[in-house]
Amino acid sequence: MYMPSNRGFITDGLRRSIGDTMGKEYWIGDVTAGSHDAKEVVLKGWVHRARGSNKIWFIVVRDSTGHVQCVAKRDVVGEECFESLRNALIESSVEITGVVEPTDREHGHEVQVSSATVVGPVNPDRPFPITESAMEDSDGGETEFLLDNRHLYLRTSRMTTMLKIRSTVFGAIHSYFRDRDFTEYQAPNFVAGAVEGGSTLFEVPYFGKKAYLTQSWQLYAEAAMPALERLYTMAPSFRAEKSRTRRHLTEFWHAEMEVAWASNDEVMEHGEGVVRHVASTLLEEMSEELEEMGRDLSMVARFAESEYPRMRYDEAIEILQSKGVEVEWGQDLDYSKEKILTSDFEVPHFLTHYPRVAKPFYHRPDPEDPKYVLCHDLLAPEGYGEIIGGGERTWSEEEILERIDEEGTPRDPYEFYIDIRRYGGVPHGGFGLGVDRLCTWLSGAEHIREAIPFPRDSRRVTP
RNA sequence: GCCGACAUAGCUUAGUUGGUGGAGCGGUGGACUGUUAAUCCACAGGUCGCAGGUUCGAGUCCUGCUGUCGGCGCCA
Repeated sequence: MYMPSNRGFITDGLRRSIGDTMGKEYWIGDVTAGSHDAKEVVLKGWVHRARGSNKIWFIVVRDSTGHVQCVAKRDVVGEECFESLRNALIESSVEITGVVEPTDREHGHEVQVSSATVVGPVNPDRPFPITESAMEDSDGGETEFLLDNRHLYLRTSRMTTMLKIRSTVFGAIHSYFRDRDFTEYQAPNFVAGAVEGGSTLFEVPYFGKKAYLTQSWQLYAEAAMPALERLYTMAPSFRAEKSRTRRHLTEFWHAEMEVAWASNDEVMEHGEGVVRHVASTLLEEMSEELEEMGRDLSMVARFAESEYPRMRYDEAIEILQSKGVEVEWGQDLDYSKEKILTSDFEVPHFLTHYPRVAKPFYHRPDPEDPKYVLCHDLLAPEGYGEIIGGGERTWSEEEILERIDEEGTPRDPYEFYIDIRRYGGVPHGGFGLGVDRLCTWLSGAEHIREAIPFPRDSRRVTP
């Protein structure tokens, strides 16, 4: 939803200053909202579409707040101006002065142009390559062409809408944690050891040594847990998985949190809390944008208002077996099984208490039955799959050494991590949330690539 | 790592049994005084991904390579 008060200095009565206007005084969103009716405005933006005759020329101008049609008449603007506007190809940048006229026509408001200049022209030898036909969905996915021209595709309405939704998701996650007295905390991106299996690490040369790009903030967050007690971050994580699916990136944005003294159940409450908070924030601030993306708002409302059921791993196995799926106890649940399991779900579900053998060493074994670990995954419905993974951490020195050794993981890179247990270890836990996955799911997008400006996967690092 | 598809103009694509590659959009020129993906007329634009092979002749058949897309495993 366009909020005039964010930028519209006239509508909300904010005092103007050079700092407020930042090179631009009028916003198209304000024009179409009726804030400047019958007044002269100076619009700065880009040519979205243009058409007309040799006497009258229509230019639909876009800025970050909307579109408006500007009408230039040859006998009003003069020969030179008229010709320069006629020659302004799509995506030329323009500065247009004119009077806002409310009309009954399609866009509701028009600007009667009195003068105009083309700020940054587009050369007809190289017209803007993203055309209507380029955006035709040949098979549901984005074409190679659009991915190659991502830097230009960003300014199309679909991507712009997605970027606004994404910004709101990021803001909502920050506000959720900050409103609950979490401290934002940053971990290094160059690290020496893995969090997950070693095969998915990106190795980088580091002054004659080897370093890796971080897969998670978690281990370093645990180091600060005794200092801050409640902490969170949103930062990129890197995984060298050659995954070719609609939910994987090699560089993704990871919202992670860690809480001292917390149980698995309490951590899950925050997982549910943050996802529901994001969904309700989107409903409040981005309902128009969600509809533009083709998202049914009643679905998002359901995700914001419902409680998320919790199911133990054993229960999930029973359900799968009753559906005739071949699955053995102890197996991790892969996506094909997640998909069958979640096909009947209408809201996200937590899956808890996985077998110890299926999870890495930092998961705490359940004291009531050490075959299991105190962990949880949050599975989004509609086939979107896992968006959160978390749980309680192994927190005593004895137990962490036992878990590391049984896994065959070398102790060396984790000495700092073990130290956290040697000096006043306490129960604690946390989770990691895939922010791009959350954006994909809540906006109803087909592919995670749609939810991030420059997606990275195993085959693409450009542009 | 595995499986499966695809590659023709700037873009989206048609191309029959192997016989001199078409269209729409975009661009250029022109017509048109209210258009909404404007319309109408004309023009330009192609090493049919690359390399071999079969054939009198290959966009089309065969082999290899490259690239891309989709899916699996793994995960957020």
